[in-house]
Amino acid sequence: MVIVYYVNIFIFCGVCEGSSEGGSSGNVRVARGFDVNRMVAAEEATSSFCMDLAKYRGGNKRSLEDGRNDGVEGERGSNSRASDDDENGLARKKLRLSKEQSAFLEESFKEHNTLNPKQKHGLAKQLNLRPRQVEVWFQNRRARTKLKQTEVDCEYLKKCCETLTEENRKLHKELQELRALKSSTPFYMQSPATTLTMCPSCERVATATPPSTTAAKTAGTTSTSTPSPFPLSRSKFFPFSHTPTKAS
DNA sequence: CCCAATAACGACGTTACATCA
DNA sequence: AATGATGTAACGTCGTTATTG
Repeated sequence: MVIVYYVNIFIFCGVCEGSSEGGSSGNVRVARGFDVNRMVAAEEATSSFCMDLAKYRGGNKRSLEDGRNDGVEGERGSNSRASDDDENGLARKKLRLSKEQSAFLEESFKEHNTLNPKQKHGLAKQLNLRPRQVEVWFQNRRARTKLKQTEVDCEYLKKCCETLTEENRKLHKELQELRALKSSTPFYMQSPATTLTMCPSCERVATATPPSTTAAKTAGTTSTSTPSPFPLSRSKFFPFSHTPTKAS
């Protein structure tokens, strides 16, 4: 029942497309204001039939999607399409991709997150979408991936920051204890000044001592027990790569 | 080889709409 | 039923790259 209605709409669209504009180049505005909206408005559940239907429609495959801009070399023209809609007074409407369509696109995104024209057209044909829709979907999908990665990175940096803050707090405390110890011990028992080093960050005398000395060990500040953040390489704190390589 | 014009494409930001709580 | 939040399809713009004359 539903399917029949859907098919009828498709046929109607095809006729409309062919008669009104009479060509593949000029029919964009008619078709775009049309396709999904009518379908969705007519009955929203039909979109999930899109793909399955395409299998069965056989010879009458040329939907309103096909033959708009695809198949033509310069199918870029997203801007002109938009303006065409506007000129026509038809506000853009949103298609909700069916689960099957989304899953299919998702699968192919896993394989390659960019598309060459052939892949784009192939996908569009398989999913009964316009190549432009496939292109847009991949653009948005890449954006989502990046956003998610950014969130993950942000979370990781936050954790790093917390760790460093805690480390810093411990070191300060340690320094205070050492200072207290130093002032409380007699002068002749104090370590030689050469065993004290300067912290490059806070520019204070820290407790870092040469490995051979025992001063740090007595204070419990071996480099293995409480590693200082200073000598850590950047790669340890930023193991992820932020530089997306542009696929050529 | 160099250069300007052009097309194609991706990233990014934004808008508009659908859906859900 | 109304509404704000959220997700996402679609769009506009800009920068980059390849091609062509």
